[in-house]
Amino acid sequence: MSSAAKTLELLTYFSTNWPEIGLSQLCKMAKRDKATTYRHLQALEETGLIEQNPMTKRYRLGPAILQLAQTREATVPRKLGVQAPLFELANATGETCHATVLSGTTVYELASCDSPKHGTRAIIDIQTFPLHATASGLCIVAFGPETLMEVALSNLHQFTATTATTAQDLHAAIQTIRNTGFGRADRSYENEVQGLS
Amino acid sequence: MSSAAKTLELLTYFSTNWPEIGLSQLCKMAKRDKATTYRHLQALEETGLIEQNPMTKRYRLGPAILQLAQTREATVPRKLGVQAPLFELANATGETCHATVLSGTTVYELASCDSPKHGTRAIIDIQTFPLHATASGLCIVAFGPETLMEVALSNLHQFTATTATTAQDLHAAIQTIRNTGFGRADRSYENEVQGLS
DNA sequence: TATTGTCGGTTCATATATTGAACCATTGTT
DNA sequence: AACAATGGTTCAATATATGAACCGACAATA
Repeated sequence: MSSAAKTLELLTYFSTNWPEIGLSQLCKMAKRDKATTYRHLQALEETGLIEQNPMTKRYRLGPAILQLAQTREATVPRKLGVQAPLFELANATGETCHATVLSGTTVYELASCDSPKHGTRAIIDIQTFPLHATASGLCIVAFGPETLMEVALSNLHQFTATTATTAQDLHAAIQTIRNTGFGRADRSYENEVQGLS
Repeated sequence: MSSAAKTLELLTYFSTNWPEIGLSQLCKMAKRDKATTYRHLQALEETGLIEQNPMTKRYRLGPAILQLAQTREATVPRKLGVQAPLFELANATGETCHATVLSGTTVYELASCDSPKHGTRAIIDIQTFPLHATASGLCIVAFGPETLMEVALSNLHQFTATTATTAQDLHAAIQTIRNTGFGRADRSYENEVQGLS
């Protein structure tokens, strides 16, 4: 694993529920050496991707992220084209709908639209989807590039009692999707059921 | 310079006017080797910070940026607290106002508010400000950490005819600001004049 | 107040991971 | 068909990252 990759991986530990992380904590999470992690953090700080809270001495995501996100959104505005039909779909079905997109070997959420019953509005809530435990993920494995299967197999974390945790379960699920043309995920991730053509 | 830092530096070449960059082009810009840059790009792609346009084979900022920006904005919502007073300031003065913030040795724009005459609305236009050529930058050098002076001196790019390009000019400008308590930048960057207390 | 644990940060010899010239396969141009 | 770009790959040489041990500061404990 390259030093750069290790550095970038540190960014993934920052989330909404875990926004500020100290040096030692981050070392435990990433299972790395203190000195190494410290230098990586310094590199990230120099470019503004993270910054250090002067009070707590802990680290958090930096302003450069916003700058990059802005140019990303300005130049690749895929979200805009998706939101309108997603809104209609949510209205027609009465369910919460997600639109996902594959980049590399990761499934990202583009946009989601809440069930109209609870007041319709499109939330922009970007996150990553596990390949093996969501309908979106399974569909992409079923109809997307073949290399994704092994990626999915390499991470079969059990979210609920019905999550596919063995290679057989996963293959069976994929076959079902290929036959029916629809992806179902029954409480395998949260309490969501989704479909993709 | 660490390998991680070199990798992260590549991100800075992506901007709104230059959204997609090919491998060779990027090598010329960063003055690096092709193989090196290629591996760096791969590392960035693995984490989703950039992605490759399948059509043009060129690279652009990836979806992970949005994910990070979201948690950043959710956890450090400094912008919200600033926008209201900025709006009032713009209304009171009739001028376009910016709010800037220092992170590390870089001045970032938090938010800006157009002159009310042209229809008042707050634009969120994040960018970096040169230390030596903007009122915000000069103020921060004048009243902020002392180490910033050498950082400012290391980059005296001439934007306009009145930009301070020598160490003497810069020191003089800083002294004036320290005496008066106000920062002025008369057409040294664009056609903007700004003040900070 | 002495003790202990943890924190962020630093050092330096060791060895591992990075580097870049040269090379290949494709594609578009002249 | 020759040429000049492009994105991508290889492998020896070496520059770079690594981590155990260490430091000073702080907080809790006894």
